[in-house]
Amino acid sequence: MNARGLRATSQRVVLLKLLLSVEGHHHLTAAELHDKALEMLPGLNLATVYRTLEGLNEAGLVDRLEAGLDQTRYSYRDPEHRHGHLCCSECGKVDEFDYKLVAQLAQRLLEDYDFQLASHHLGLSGLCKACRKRNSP
Amino acid sequence: MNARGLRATSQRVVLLKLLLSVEGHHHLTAAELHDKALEMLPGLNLATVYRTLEGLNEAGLVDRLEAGLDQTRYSYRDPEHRHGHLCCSECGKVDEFDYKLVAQLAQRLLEDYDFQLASHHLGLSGLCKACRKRNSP
DNA sequence: CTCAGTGCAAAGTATTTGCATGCTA
DNA sequence: TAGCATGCAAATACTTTGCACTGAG
Repeated sequence: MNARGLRATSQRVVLLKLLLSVEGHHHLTAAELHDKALEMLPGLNLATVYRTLEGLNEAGLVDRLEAGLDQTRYSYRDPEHRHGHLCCSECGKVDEFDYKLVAQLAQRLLEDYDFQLASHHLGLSGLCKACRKRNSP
Repeated sequence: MNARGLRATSQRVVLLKLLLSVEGHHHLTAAELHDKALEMLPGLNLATVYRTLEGLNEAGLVDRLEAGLDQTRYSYRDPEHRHGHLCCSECGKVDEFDYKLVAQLAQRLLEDYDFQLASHHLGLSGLCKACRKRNSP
């Protein structure tokens, strides 16, 4: 599969298709992916979803994002569209932000602290616009 | 307790003391805290540790840090010494970095994305100096 | 005396693993 | 056909919760 030594099983194909599909299908949890995939692949096991995502992640096709608070999310990794993640700790929404900011931060941390930021799957948690407004009336 | 409406139970006092104690006692997991506290408070229950830490966190005395990979860590919150956290995804070590960088990033995200970064307990994961060297010989 | 706080045990939740079977290459 | 991948079920790890009892204020 994609010359990465992965077999093109229907499970793998469906999951990758889901992650590739536009609009709102980015940054999904394993459970969400499992739910959606069940429609096209009845009987698909959640354990398989986890294993498949892990494989795709290792193959560099998928990013794994620790969105805080037991919120591990997965998204297709598009080299053309790198970005940081803004994870709302209240509503769970995941927004994206300019990768330049990530790159800048990564460079500073490397220079000043010898720390190599895991710049793919960088997730920052906080409050999104909507939740911020709701909290401060 | 500290005029925050918390009762000064021995459990609470011991845990806070541990978090306050210098050198290497920062950024501990619930289990680590439980282990250490057991020496001074035999019979202390892990569930109590979790409940206590949650209370102290809500009271603003303790920071909860999602250090990635099932690594929730806690530290005393010193307003005089704010800092960001660099969490090594390989060895689990947690280092600190200048809060200015956090503040700058937080401001940019607020201005550009209306996103309010949870700047206390900001944890970034990546590779620490040692693990980075070990990985690229 | 009262109720927040605790210990204990049991339930959750998210994820991983062992094993026999199935399907891709 | 070989062995990677899957389904199933059970195990893990961490954290939370219900309940009766205890102790701080």
